[in-house]
Amino acid sequence: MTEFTPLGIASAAETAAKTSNHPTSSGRAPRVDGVEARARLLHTALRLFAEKGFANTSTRELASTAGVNIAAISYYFGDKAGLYRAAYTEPMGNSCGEVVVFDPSQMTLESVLRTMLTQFVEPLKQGDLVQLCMRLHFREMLEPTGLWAEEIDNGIRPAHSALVQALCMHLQQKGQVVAEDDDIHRLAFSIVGLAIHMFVGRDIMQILRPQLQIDDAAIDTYTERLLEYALAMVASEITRRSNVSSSIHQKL
Amino acid sequence: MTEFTPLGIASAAETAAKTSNHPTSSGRAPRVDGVEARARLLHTALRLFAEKGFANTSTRELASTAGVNIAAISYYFGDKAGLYRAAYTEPMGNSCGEVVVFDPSQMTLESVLRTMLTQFVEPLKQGDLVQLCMRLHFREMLEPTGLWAEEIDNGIRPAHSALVQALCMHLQQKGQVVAEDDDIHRLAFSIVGLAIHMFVGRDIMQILRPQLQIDDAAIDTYTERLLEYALAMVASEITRRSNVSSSIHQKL
DNA sequence: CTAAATAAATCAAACGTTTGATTTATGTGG
DNA sequence: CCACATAAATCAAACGTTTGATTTATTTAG
Repeated sequence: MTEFTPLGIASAAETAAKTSNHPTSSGRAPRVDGVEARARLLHTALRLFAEKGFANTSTRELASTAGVNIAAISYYFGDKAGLYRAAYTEPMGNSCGEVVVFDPSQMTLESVLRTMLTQFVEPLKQGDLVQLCMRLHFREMLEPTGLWAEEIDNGIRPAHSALVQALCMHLQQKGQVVAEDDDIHRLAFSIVGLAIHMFVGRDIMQILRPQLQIDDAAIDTYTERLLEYALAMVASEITRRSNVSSSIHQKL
Repeated sequence: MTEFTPLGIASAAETAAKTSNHPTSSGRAPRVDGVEARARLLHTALRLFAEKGFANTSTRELASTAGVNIAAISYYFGDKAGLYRAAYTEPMGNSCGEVVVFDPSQMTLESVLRTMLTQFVEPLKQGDLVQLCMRLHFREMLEPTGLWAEEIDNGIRPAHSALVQALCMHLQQKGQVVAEDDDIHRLAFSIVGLAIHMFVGRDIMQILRPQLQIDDAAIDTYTERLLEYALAMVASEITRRSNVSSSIHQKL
């Protein structure tokens, strides 16, 4: 952490290699108490890193909270940054970020949007674990360490492209499919922004109107409203485009 | 930082007192190079804290980057937390968070929403300084230190209430003003969420569609679209309410 | 001349990491 | 089936560094 590299993940490759190699390097199978300790450490890391950030979480606190020795960190994950990377990347913690890409041509716009919004909001209804995972990902947005960049390419970009494609398909005028442009991208970003704000503005809602996210039913209702908002936004964009196009025709 | 208090701002009151008292405590006027050093330190703190967070920014780096001695921090601000508090709170840095509360009864819904969205998005068009300020505020959302709680009460709550009030006023059916309910609050949150997402999703947009925020004109166009989206959402909510109410009448 | 301001030196505490020794579980040859 | 050998895992202690804060001495402006 001497330079501006926010975390010591500049050496991500070798850290990852170290992580995978140190245990189970030889012919013998890993011990059962070992994988348990590793899992405990990983879960604790997810929680503490999400709650207090990377720099504010000490390795000693991580180890003591997890109930393992400090040396277990370097033993299983190379170093603190490796543990962070694991907590961020590994399947258990990664299940929330996965976005199922669907086929827009086979669905109505409403079902596309409903699918997208529902699976986006789903983590809010699950336990603390997935929520901590979301929190950790939000931290990455403020202090990118490279993991965040990967996620954009692997998860966000395809999802955004799918939404843009679906919007293009349903925004066609007079049977003519429209090509993607800035307005469609703005629309896609804004629709996703509706769902994003349920995470970002969560604490504020908790203070100003706590019942809006009090339980699963409330979140379902919220999702329904978001769907209506999204459809209204799309409809608004359709009329705007027809107005613009007609005004152009008028000019000619 | 022994307990869970994320920052050492539990003693905020005495720190603030110390901050204001240490210089200019005696009869003599403060020296000109002193206030310059103080301002440099404050500006540097805003930048570094916003870019790298509180824990990741050391007092030595702050002092050396600002071109002052380390002791200047305790001299002018008591301690590191006091400097953070000053960078977050002081007028120069605070100008961005201020939300002008308007009178909804005198304006159309469109002008209310335009005013709100425009002044919300305004910081995006200003220089780095205001943007760093926004970044610092977003950090507070993830790691509340008390300053954030203050801002909710003093800035966000009244703005949200004003928007809710304006929506109630314009959602009236058959001349009857509606009282605020969950749906109106959801609508208010979602409209604000449109603008919020321009900050939160900024980095992603920069990668997936950079031209959307390339310059002031692009941001103005984006704001116009957001306004149309917001109006469409309001219209959608109006029709939804009329449908619900008519279906109730149908039932009776 | 005096007080404000700077500079350098110093402090204890906390940090991440490494070490070497020890304990425990596992696979295997007898 | 059992003891032995060995890898896997645990552990306390100490490392060197960096942290925030303080002290002391010097310089500078009013």
